[in-house]
Amino acid sequence: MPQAKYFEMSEARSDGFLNIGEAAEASGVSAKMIRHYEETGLVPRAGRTVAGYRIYRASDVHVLRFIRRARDLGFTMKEIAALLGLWQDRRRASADVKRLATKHITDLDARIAELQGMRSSLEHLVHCCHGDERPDCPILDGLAGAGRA
Amino acid sequence: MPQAKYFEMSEARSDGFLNIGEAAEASGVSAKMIRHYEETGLVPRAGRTVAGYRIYRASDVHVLRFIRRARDLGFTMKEIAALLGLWQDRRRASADVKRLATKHITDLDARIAELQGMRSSLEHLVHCCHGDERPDCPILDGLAGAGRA
DNA sequence: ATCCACCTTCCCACCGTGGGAAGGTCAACC
DNA sequence: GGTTGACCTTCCCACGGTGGGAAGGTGGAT
Repeated sequence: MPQAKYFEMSEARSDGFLNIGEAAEASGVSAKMIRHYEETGLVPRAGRTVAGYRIYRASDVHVLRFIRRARDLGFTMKEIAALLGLWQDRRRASADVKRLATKHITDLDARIAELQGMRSSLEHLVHCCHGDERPDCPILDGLAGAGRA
Repeated sequence: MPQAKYFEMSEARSDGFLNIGEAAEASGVSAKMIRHYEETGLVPRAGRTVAGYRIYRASDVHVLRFIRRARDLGFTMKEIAALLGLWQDRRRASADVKRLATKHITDLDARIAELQGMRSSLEHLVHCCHGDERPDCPILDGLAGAGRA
C-alpha cells in the first residue's frame, strides 16, 4: 500500500503529491492529527520522500476529508474506522452503514438528553436565585444538599 | 487545616471520622477521584491516621457531595473550584454564583446545539439511505464529499 | 495467628487534541 | 552559493476525568 521511499520532494510535487501541511490544509485535518491517525492505524502509512517527508495523493486527502466529516458528525474513532472500512468495501450493504449511523443517532440523543437534564436542573436553580449582593444563594444550597440539584 | 497525624484508626472512627471508602460511599465520589481531587488541590489534604489512612469528617463528605452534584450538572473542575470558593465564602454575592451558573447554561446550550446539528445532519443522511443489501449509500457519499455532510 | 477486605502509592490507559523542543529540509531570494 | 524562514521530522507532555491494576501495608473479625 504505502509507496516506496524514492521521491525527491520536487519530483513528488510534480507528480501531484502534497506534503503533510498541504494535505492538512486541503482536508481540514491538522498535520498533528494526520500523524496521529497514521500512528493509530486509522489511515495507512503515508509514502515518504527520500528526506523522510510524508507525501499524499488526492485520494489520501479524500480519505482525510471523510474522517473530518465523520468527526464533525460526532462519530468516535472506532466508528470512523468501521465507516472507512465500509466505504472502501465495494461489496458493503448500505444496511450496515445505516445501522451504524442510526445507532450513532441514538447515542447523540442520549447525550443531548443528558445535557438537557443538566440544563433544566440548573435553570431551575438559577431561576430561584435573586442574584444580588446578598450571600444567600439557592444555587449553592442546591449543590450543597437538599434536593435534586 | 488538615488535622495532624495522630489518630489510631479506632480512635478516629469513634470520633466520627470515615475512611476513604466510607467517604466515597457516603458522597458518591469514588475513592480514586477523592484522591485525585486532593492531589489537584480541589479539596484540602485529608487528615491521616498514624498508619497513613486518610480520614474524613462529615463536613468533608459534604464538600465531596457538593462536588459530585456540580459534576452531575456538567460543571468543569475549574468552575467547581470557583463554586467551592464561593460556597465557602460567607461574604459572597449571590450574583457571582448566578453569573457562573448562567454562563454554564449558555455553555450547555452551545453543546446541545452542536449535538443537535450533528443529529439533524446525520438524520438527513440516514433518511436518504435505503438501507438494504445494495452497496450504494448516501450516508457514505455524504461523508465522502458532496454537501454539508 | 490468619484471613480478607481495605488502605497506601505508583504507573498506565482511554480519546482527541494541542504545545513545544531539537534537529533536518525546502524554496526563495540576493 | 549562502542565508533565511517556513516547513518537516520525532519525541515527550499536557489537558479533563475516570478507571485498572500492581505491590505492599493495615484493620478488624474469627
